[in-house]
Amino acid sequence: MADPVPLDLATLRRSCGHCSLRELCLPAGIGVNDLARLDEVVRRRRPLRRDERLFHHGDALSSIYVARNGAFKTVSLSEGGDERVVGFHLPGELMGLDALAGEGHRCEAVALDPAEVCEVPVDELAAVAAQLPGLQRQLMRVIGQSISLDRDHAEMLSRRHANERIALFLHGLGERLAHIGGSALQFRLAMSREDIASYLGLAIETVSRGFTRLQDDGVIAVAGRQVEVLDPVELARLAHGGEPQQPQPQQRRA
Amino acid sequence: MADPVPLDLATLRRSCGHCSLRELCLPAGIGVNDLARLDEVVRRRRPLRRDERLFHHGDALSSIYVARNGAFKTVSLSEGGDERVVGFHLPGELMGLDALAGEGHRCEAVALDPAEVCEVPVDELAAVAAQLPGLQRQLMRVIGQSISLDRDHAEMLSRRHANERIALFLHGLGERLAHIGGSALQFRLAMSREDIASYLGLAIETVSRGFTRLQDDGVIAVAGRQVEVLDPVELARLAHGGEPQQPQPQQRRA
DNA sequence: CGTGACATTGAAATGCGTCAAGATGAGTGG
DNA sequence: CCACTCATCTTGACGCATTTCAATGTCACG
Repeated sequence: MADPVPLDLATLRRSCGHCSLRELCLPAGIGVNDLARLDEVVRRRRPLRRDERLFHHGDALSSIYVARNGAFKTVSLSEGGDERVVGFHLPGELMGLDALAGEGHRCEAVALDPAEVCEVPVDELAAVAAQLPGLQRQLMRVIGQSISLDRDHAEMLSRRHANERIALFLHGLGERLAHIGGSALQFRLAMSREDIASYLGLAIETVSRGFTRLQDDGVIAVAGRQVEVLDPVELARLAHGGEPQQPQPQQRRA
Repeated sequence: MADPVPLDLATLRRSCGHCSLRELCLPAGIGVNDLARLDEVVRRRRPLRRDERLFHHGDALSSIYVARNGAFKTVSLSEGGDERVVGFHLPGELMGLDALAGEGHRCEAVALDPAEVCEVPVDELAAVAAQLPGLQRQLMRVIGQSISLDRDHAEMLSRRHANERIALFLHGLGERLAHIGGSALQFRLAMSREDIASYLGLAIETVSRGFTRLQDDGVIAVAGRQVEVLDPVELARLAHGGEPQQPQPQQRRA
């Protein structure tokens, strides 16, 4: 495909039909003809820089957004002016759904890395979805997945012990990365310890100690934001409420 | 109820157009003609007894449900077999949306009181919504509201202090009751302390102490499940992270 | 080589969970 | 009407996990 016109090529490559996320995102299960209809509605926004905001608290709902590259966090602003992380969003995951209630956005979406998003105007999406049953169904599915992620978050937060929350966080993040074609066992955290602490409802020091503890127990190897899962089985066990394995202090001989 | 033609009258009274929730629920903003289309889809289930379940964990998605009378809780079952309350549902609020992701229901809905629900088969709802833009829009709104409630729950759980969570819980519950025409200042809790504790990620004793503390501080009067908010301003302050007012130990005679 | 943001580690204070006992209230049967 | 029981709720005392405060360490970048 040596296309002489670079713009066309770029547009083509960025269409839903050629997107690596097409099986996970809105296009999933839609025929090629209908795909063109969807493509007309989706706007590819220019890349965002780190810390750039996709929408702000109080903004009226105009579009929903799908992370395409990079990672995002959504934060809600409490009265004190401090931010509280309510979600992390990997490629293929939706942002902005809280505004569907009609009161405007209740949170802000912030790029954690250089990132790209697809912007989907809700009115146009609704109009197209009404005509394409496949799209309507898939829209409901991705909304349901977003709700599921919120539930996972709530489940994390209702765990009493800090170490369980942390294990669950790492475990869940690994699974989400695997789902989009990454490795569940080796990845880089896009978010700071502070973001993680806020997301988990813990003090930042507690998160740090939790990571250290997991490393000492031989479950993970962590260096800054780089994480490697050494014992996925044990991590899953901890994430689901199991007690730490005392008998196995790997490579820790007194 | 010595009604000569019970079925017809009952059916009429129970139609969406005559429901007291019509301005909050799916019918909101829909014309009378279109309303009939919606009515054909909605099934009114027989009343549920206390502790009766609306759907079970793992059930495939067939319908979503709207609380009509009474109150519900949704619980997720952890590995240990113990339940964790993930939400409370008042009249007009949706249940079952977590199954939209396509993996079946992740939780169970349980009636806290004698209750009634409307059952809406999702396939039929989708078909009708595709034809009625007003319904489609309103469907998105109520889904958005459901997501907002999940966010409120997560916000509660991420509060560090037990008293903040409790204050936020009572404050939010009052607002929701006011929204459906009840009193925000005087109400009866449909759920047990145990349910509240599970919902807030606290021990039951901590919830009890929190209630007592709020009563001692003159913010509420609580007797079993009956709650009266004496100082709504202070309750709101506490809910939003304010420190307890020391200088005002109301009616505290040694 | 500084400087500042971010992360880790230590020591101390405390708020919450746990265990245990007591109180309350609803339902039942004498 | 009272005595009994069971479920639910409240209260107290204690230990411990987590927060808080403070110091140190690490890395990127000017």
